[in-house]
Amino acid sequence: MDGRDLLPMGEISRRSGFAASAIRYYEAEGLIEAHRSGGGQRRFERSVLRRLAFIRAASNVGLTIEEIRDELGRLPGNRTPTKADWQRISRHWGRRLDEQIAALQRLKSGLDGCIGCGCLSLRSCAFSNPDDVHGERGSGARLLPDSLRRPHPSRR
Amino acid sequence: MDGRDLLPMGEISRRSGFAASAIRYYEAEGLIEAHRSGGGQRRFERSVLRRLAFIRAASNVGLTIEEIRDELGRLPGNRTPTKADWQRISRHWGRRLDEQIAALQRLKSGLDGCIGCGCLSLRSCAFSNPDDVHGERGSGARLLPDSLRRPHPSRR
DNA sequence: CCTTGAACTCAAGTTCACTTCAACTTGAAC
DNA sequence: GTTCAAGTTGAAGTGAACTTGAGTTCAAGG
Repeated sequence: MDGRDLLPMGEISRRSGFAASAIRYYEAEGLIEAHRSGGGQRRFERSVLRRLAFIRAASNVGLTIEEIRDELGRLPGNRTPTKADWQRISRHWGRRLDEQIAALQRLKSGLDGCIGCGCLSLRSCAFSNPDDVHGERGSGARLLPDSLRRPHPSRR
Repeated sequence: MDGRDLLPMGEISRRSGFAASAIRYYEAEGLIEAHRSGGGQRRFERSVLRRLAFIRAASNVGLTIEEIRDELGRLPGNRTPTKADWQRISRHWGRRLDEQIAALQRLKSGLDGCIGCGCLSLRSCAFSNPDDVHGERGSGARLLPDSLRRPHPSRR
């Protein structure tokens, strides 16, 4: 576990599918670590590839960099997730996805109910009601969770 | 339809749930219009409340400002959407939501299949595979559509 | 008239997750 | 020893959708 063959930037980038700049960014943010060659170039352990896979997966599920850092932080050292780690995390993500799906379905069923009504009433229409739906006040089921409100450009 | 009682900024803001700054922004972006008082303050027609409801709904569905402007642009003048308009638009949004839901479900079923495997293989794991899933190349069903990749802070 | 809160404008700032740029250095191959 | 792709840094830029701030003016009540 400290075996030879450390990978250079280009290799990691190619294999992980992340741009080199993104990888440097993740290092700066403390999500991954790198050794350095004599001349200061990064040399990555193989396990970094798994961490990057993890990062991509988490990011697809909608976690922020900060949340990913937390999640990774709970894995001691820079160890590769064990089966148990992965199960815990999977459940976490699964719940997250369930919420997102449910939110979209609420929105959709509201839409179906609305089709043709032409209402868009500020008081009763689920779509246009700014805060909450159907009288559930406070932190009740919101139409869309904050985690699903808007995308951003990103790569490709 | 040009009747008296125009509403001032605060009223519109309170009733629509949008911050005044957001409303000014929408006006600047051409999504809504405003008359001016003698002293240069905005006076909104009541129909603007409907437009704003529309904007919130569209934005919840994930449309960008530009898309919303297009959609609104198809309604002649500043008229309130008719039943037919609303049906057309609803169908458009419905498809959009279906896509988003399907994408999340693909992600989730990939996750379920993965639970406990501990793999996160760069080659085969649906979660960490950077580009496409299950060999569908090109523009086939992506794990997540671009429209669902990331939220942004926004209000509240 | 005076006060007060609501509104105004315009420029600049915010957030997130990166990318791009300019100017330079490394290191593997020939 | 030369070459040149690959790597380095730090700073600045990107894009969407707003928000914030500074400094000023409006409008309604007393």
